[in-house]
Amino acid sequence: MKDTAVVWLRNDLRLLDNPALTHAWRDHKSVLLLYIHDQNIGGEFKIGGASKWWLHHSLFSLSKEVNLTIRVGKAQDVLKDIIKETSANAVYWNRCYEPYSIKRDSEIKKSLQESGIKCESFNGSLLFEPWEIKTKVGDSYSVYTPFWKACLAKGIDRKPYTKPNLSKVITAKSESLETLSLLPKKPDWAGGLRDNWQPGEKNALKLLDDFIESSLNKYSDGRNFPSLNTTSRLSPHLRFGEISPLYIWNVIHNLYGSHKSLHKEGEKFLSEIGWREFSYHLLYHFPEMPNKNFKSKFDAFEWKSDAVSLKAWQKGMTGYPIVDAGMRELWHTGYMHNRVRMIAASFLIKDLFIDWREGEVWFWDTLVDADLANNSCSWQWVAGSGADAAPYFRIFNPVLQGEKFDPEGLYLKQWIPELAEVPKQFIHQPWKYAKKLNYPKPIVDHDYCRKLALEKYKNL
DNA sequence: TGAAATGTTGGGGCG
DNA sequence: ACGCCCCAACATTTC
Repeated sequence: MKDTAVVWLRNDLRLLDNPALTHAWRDHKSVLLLYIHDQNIGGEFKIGGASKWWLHHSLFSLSKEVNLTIRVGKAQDVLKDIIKETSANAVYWNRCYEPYSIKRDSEIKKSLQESGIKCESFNGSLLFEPWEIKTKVGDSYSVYTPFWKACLAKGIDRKPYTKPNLSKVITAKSESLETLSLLPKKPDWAGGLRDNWQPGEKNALKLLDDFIESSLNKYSDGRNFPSLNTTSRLSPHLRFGEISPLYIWNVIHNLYGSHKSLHKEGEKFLSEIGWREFSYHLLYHFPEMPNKNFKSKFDAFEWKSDAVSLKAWQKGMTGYPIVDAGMRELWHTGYMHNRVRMIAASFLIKDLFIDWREGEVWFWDTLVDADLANNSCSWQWVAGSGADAAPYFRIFNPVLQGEKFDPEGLYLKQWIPELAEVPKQFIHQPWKYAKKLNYPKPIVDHDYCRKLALEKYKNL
């Protein structure tokens, strides 16, 4: 008798520590790995341009390792077709947590089970399920520190799954990757992405090793300096599930035995994974996070509709070097250093008074690591409207932040060639430099905007 | 995971 | 030697 499980791959494009794949492989005679490209899923947050580029290469990379079946269409319909074609009797997947994914998956699970197909879902993307972590009185957390403490106290019992033997893998008729049209053509703007990234599971694992080898011991301080390559840059790999948080957790913990001195730095690094967990926790318990202020009193805030300033921000032409360098890094590479993300986001919200959702949408389209939970929670954090958010009076001064975290202007000069000749003392405020530059004057006055922002926020 | 405004302290110049 | 003032450096408060 046939005994085939379909493993429906989504944000888990890997073979190592893939719970759905491992369980399907243990429980069934043959396994089909399916990727479904549904152009209509996501509502107002359909996969963005930079992420599409990554997805293409991630799928390509995976297809070199294992026979992948690729289909286009609505997941419900595609699964029905595949089950019919292969006589599969089971469907396995790792859970997604976006509200629209949860809705889709629970409908599919119900309908599959009604038609007698075994259907099982697993946790492949998080260390802790959002519903598992609760306060003493049974609520979800809305403050990071107690949340992460509760996670650490709960602990993790599972070890990563090894990569299964792939001899059981079967295929069905598959679309070619090209038919998904994920890569930009006319114009091909992905040159900067190609120069900076190597998607795929193997590269993710290597990146983690390299990070541990060269940067983990100076992570706590180094992570704040955008000109240093001290962050892991694993975010897009995590976004597509090319590496699992559980695997990272184990690798880091395994270091502690032989490298006691890395304990502090390792915990700091894992606490950043903790922020990712926290974002998923918040999104799960407040599914409107991407569109609505978590704190509803912010609904009264009067945002400016200012297409010119928005454009200047997007293109890195605000006249504030640290903001512009970040925005140009984003446009060119699909990524921005975390410190600079906070500065650039604060500038959009508290200097230009543009709705955080405008920034969210721009990041969504341009980031290779665009992740609904991280992106929406982080924007709300900066806006002050989120859970455990930055207080309204915490306003980043782009000059001071630049002087503090890029004192030599190395990061600036990497992205703003117009500032090449500007001496160090003026690099973060080039408008004070005597010579005329081919670089914009500040589009707003930060000191004035800061006072105005305090006024506006206070009146909420 | 902020920065400005305000307060405090103590060393040194100076009559 | 003393008191006074200035102000840099640091601490605390406020937004």
